[in-house]
Amino acid sequence: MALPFTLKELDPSGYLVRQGERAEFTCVLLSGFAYRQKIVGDGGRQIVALQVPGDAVDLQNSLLKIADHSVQALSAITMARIPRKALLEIAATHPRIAHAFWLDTLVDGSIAWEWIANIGRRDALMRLAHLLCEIALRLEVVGFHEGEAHKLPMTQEQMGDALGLTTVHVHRMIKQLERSGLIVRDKRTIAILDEHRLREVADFQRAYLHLNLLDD
Amino acid sequence: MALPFTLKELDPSGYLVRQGERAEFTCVLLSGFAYRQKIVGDGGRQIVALQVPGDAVDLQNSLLKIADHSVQALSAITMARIPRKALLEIAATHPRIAHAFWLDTLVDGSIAWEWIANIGRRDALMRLAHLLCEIALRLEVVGFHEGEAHKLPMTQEQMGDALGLTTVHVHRMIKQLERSGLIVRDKRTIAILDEHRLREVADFQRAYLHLNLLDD
DNA sequence: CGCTTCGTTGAACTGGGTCAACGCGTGTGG
DNA sequence: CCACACGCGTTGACCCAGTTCAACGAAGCG
Repeated sequence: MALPFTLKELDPSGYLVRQGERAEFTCVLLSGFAYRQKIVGDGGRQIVALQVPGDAVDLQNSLLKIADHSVQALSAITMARIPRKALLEIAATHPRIAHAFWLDTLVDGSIAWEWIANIGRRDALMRLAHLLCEIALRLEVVGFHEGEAHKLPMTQEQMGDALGLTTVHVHRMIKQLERSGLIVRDKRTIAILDEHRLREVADFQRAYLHLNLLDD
Repeated sequence: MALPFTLKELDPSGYLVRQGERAEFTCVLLSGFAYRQKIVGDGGRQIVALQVPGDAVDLQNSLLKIADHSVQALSAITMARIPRKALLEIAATHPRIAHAFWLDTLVDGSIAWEWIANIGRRDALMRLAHLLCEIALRLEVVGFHEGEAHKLPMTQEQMGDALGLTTVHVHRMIKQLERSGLIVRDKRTIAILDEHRLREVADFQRAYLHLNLLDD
């Protein structure tokens, strides 16, 4: 809290970081959701990470000179922007804070590795189930209580881009999960009915989220 | 160099870190190659990262209590094992070293995100070409000169597990690259003939490797 | 109240997987 | 020193999960 910051709001699909820009600020998400995406040569889009409230979304790019990907708002968001310099300064003078930044980055990496395994080696149904499990758990951790842990405003297209699938196929998998009684849908929100069975379908092991870091 | 360490050698497919174990040491690869892998529910394997000489292979797991994946030797390797405690100690007392560890972790994460995009949104030919480009460049950076930058002893099965493909299809793609004159093979090694065209095929942009960190 | 964005659905298609067999080199034990 | 086994590469035929294309529907918004 001692750091200087400015508050900023953003509409859905507004840019927190734009690919190719030099990031002068690190953003901390206060409310709302965001995603990181990469555009590949043929115009295809891949979402490589999701950010929930409390995440520091640009420890990454602010250290690495030029951003090699973009971060966009998924919903309307509010964020605190901290000058890159102040952040590096405090990391350099407060080892425990530096350690915390490092851990945060480490967990992001661990999640990315799980996503690689998810996309590379699981079929569409498992992938989708896995994503839903991850989202639900991460939202719970940051204080959404269980029942509403599914209000992440993602379109089927965005889910597809996160899972390496097409919209059409995401839709079919959603319906299949629904038919199996694992989820229910209401308009554009998904709620998990049977978290235990969903995790079995998804082959979901929560270890990779490293939620137990605090009790170290 | 002031840190205490013990040297250790390992044969191909020996474990540097075993999933589920508590890592008491961080390893620095001195020679040889290694890979990180995850096993998914149905027994499938996904290689989520490659490590080349000079890499600190377990900054990750040594901070995060229990390893959520394994690291295995790809070739015969030698490594220095540094006690976890000594490493954290030096990070806590030397901000510039802590900063370097953080950066190293950040780059690992950046590479993982590129892999997600590669597996999620590129077809088999591009994926393979991309992997070859990354390997060649990373090996060059750590001092293998260009001609021999391809002696990574990976089997086609391992490439498949890194790319989310099967052995059979990796083989077909290798042959296709060969027919196009982009690579040549001699027994079990691959050499890049036309790096420029290969990068075009691969949609390879080196930014994600963040090789320019040193000139900051 | 029309436009736009997203969801829904079916039919046809294909990239990559599966299966199964064979080939080649290397190491090993008799 | 040879026979055999084992690991890896190679190849073809067939198959299927997921894509593509195309059309329509439903909700939100200005």
